Amino acid sequence: MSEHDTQTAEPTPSDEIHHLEQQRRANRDAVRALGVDPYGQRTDELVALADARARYDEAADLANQESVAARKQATKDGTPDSDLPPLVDDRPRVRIAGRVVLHRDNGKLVWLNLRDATSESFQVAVSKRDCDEAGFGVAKKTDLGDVLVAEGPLMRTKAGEVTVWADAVRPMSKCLVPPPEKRAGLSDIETRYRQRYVDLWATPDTMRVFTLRSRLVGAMRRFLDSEGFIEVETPMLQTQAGGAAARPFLTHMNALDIDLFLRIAPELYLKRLLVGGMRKVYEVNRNFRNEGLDKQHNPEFTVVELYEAFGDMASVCDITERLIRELARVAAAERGIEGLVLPFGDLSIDYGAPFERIRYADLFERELGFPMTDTDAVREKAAALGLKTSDDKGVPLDDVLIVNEVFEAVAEPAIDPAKPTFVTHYPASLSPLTRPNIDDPSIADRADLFIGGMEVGPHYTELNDPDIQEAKFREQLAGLDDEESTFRNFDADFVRALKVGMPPAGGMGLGIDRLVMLLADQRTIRDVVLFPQMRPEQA
RNA sequence: GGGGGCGUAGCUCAGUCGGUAGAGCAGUGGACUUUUAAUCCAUUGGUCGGGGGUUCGAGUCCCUCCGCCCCUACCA
Repeated sequence: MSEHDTQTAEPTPSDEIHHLEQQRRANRDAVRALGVDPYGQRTDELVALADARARYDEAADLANQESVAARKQATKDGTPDSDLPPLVDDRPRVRIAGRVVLHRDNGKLVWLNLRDATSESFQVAVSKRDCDEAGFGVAKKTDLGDVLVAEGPLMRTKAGEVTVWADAVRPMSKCLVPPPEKRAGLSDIETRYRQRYVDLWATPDTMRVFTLRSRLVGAMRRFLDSEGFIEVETPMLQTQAGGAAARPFLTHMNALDIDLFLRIAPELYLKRLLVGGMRKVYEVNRNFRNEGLDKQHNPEFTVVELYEAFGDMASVCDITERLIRELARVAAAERGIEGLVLPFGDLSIDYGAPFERIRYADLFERELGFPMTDTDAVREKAAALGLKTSDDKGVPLDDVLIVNEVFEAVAEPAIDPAKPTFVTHYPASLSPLTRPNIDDPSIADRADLFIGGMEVGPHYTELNDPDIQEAKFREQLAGLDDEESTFRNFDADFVRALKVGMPPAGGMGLGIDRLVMLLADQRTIRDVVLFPQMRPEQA
């Protein structure tokens, strides 16, 4: 074992190791035999592969080629070495790092292709003549998937490919696990989710999606900050799971010996901050809901929730529209798309045009052909569609709940998925915690944004009368079944906060995972969550 | 919860009517100093997801369990 080695491996029983891993261990030993530690050290001044390609200098490359040719010709003509014309080499040099994705060994010349997060493939040539001896040996013994650093001048090959003509190659890390097939890549969905560390390097699209996700979240923060919002962090561990109607996860805190819930929404804490005097606040963080998983639901999901004191539903709709347009701009730039029409599956969604706004009642009547106030027609339609008209215990649903069943079955799917659309003016009884419209108390000042057939997030004018809030809380609690009442109780402190006085406000929440799905053109939430929830593997 | 599909070499996949388990890539040995999925010669590699059954014989048929995917239902 090499004296350079700083990490000494525990011996592993070789009969338990797959023969392909054993072979890779043997190649690692061969590198050690060269006196090189296969697990390298800190390396400064690395250039990203995309930047390395941009640094190529055609004129310098040509000048170098001419001077090499001239010296070769002079040697052939018998010119003594001391009288040869000077070697001209102003080619830019780079030091690069990446995973080996292709390896072509031509004997005394080895071709490698490296990949990093900025480029799928960048070619490196390792020649016995021009590279140092250890580096050449490393290149010969490299396996696909190893992490290498290479250094040398940028040149263009006969075939026209910009290449680093290495004079040094150093191993940085060994890939002992055989990588996916070099061309087809990793296609097994389960492996992609379970071993995201492989998927990320082996599937360039995966790296692109998560890079884009990061850019979008960053752009969102910059946008909101520039609008005068401040970012806050409120409890994820809550003694009561409020702010939404969803089944929470339960945990226990030993120090205080109390049960705690993982939050289902930050809403009630953010509103407390408005009471405290923060005017514009937002939080980007995880919510947890103990419910089913499907293409649009992961048990933990990221939401931006935002409150604007002295605003209302319409003012936060306006913020959302400008925010999403800005994010579409970032996504378009990142994906190399001109304009603000972004593909999502078969759809082309136009983020540049003003978002549609339609009242709930108008959308209902437009799609059903009769007004939602025509309860006989509504019940008839619900029956015809085979919709639920009573609850689990057989108690008939209120008219408005049946209206909503019909609405969700017929009107909601009729929203043009290619046009971001706010549905506004919901029936008040559907949104008990929303402030009623000032002109018509049967209507709640709530707007839901739909894009690409998905519900992206609600917008509200917030209730700020503590007595009404308390009455609605109590009304809601009275209607709970046994299971729900175990995790939902009266939030007296929130009512106390409202008694201190919360300014009128608009609030909204956007599902960031769904937004990233739309802007990164991914059909399932699992493809925009790095480590989606999976059943544990058995040992 | 209900229905459907899938699971074969490290990876990507074939496998006919139930009759000795296959290919490409990767790997290994060899040749090669401008390759591009390099090429050429030789070659290793399998508990066919696990268990049980039917059969002279099971990757293939049946039962069961595990995992994943899709549809559907539930879900602020």
